Amino acid sequence: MVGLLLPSDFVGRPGRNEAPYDVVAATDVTLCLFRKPSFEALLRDTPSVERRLLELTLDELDAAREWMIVLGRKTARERIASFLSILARRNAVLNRTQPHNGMSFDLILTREAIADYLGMTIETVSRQFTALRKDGVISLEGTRKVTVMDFVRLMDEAGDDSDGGMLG
Amino acid sequence: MVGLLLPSDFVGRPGRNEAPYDVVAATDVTLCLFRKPSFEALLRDTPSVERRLLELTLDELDAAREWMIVLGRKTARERIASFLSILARRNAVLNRTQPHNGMSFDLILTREAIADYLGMTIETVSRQFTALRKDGVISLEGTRKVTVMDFVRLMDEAGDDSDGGMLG
DNA sequence: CGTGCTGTTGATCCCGTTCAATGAGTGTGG
DNA sequence: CCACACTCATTGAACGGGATCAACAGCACG
Repeated sequence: MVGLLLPSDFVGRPGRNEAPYDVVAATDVTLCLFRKPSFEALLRDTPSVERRLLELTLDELDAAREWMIVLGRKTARERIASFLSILARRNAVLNRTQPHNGMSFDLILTREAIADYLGMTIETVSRQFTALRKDGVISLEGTRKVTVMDFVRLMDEAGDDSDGGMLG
Repeated sequence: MVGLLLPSDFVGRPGRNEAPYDVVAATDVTLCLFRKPSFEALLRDTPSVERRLLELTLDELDAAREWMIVLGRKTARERIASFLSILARRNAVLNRTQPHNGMSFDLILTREAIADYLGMTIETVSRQFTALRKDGVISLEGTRKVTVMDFVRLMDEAGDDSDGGMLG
């Protein structure tokens, strides 16, 4: 598992007929479908659209590189915290609000999918959720609904070093 | 560290003035420099160039996703083997040959940079090099020159599962 | 020489995996 | 309605791979 698509994301690859990955729906979805030939014609005829697509792709590349840091450097707890704070921020954007204490959202993914995405096992995922709950950072209703009790703390736990670690 | 640029790679981001990462030269380099305004004008006026840049970016995105699998799922030995086989293949391309037993190339990076790139410590990097040498997969001259003794074996050690692991 | 930097090797520790049991929720058939 | 099976999640115990701490080797430099 190499990515998580959320509402408004684009999927597909103009100029190539095979994709290196499958795309699997985790929930019911509504897709806006463009037929390949006409979409590619649109790109050819409308440079501004092509430029926008290049922008989006570059943003995705930035996001992918962010994620490399998560996968390469972070502990289990930091990964879960990173994952949750991404969902929280994304969710806030969709609701046109700011992330705030007490906000809650659904998890969409099973523990197995989360584990796969974060590069760890379902047991560790489960343990870290429990640990964050016990520490009062989040609370859990059932197995899929998360409430953020302390957003600042959650960001903190995600451990996005502001300094590169190179200085004394 | 989120990427490794090799000869012929493109660096920079049209349409944005700040880059989220620094680019550091590990060796002497020759750069082909485009001034931003004129390059962006070129993109505007020459859709085929813009299309090509989109292609390159999409390829980079694929590569970044490949790398997520390395960082999320592979053991120390597999990471080193993956790293070496990428360098070996890339090197073969530059020399217009196929990867073959006995081929050798320079490592460019210090142990520290390798460790950072692969998401592990310099000690583990060092141990895995030693282990691969003792197992006859590679041989080492000094600290920077690698000879591939058994390329098939090296690919094997990289552990790129051909099946997704989902079937019985 | 000594000093600094890079890399190797050894010993120990700890986080996350692995293996295993149990719980909780859901759908199926008697 | 309950027993059963099945899936998903939690929890516990033990193990092991890689990190951490530490000593040392090779090499370039003043």
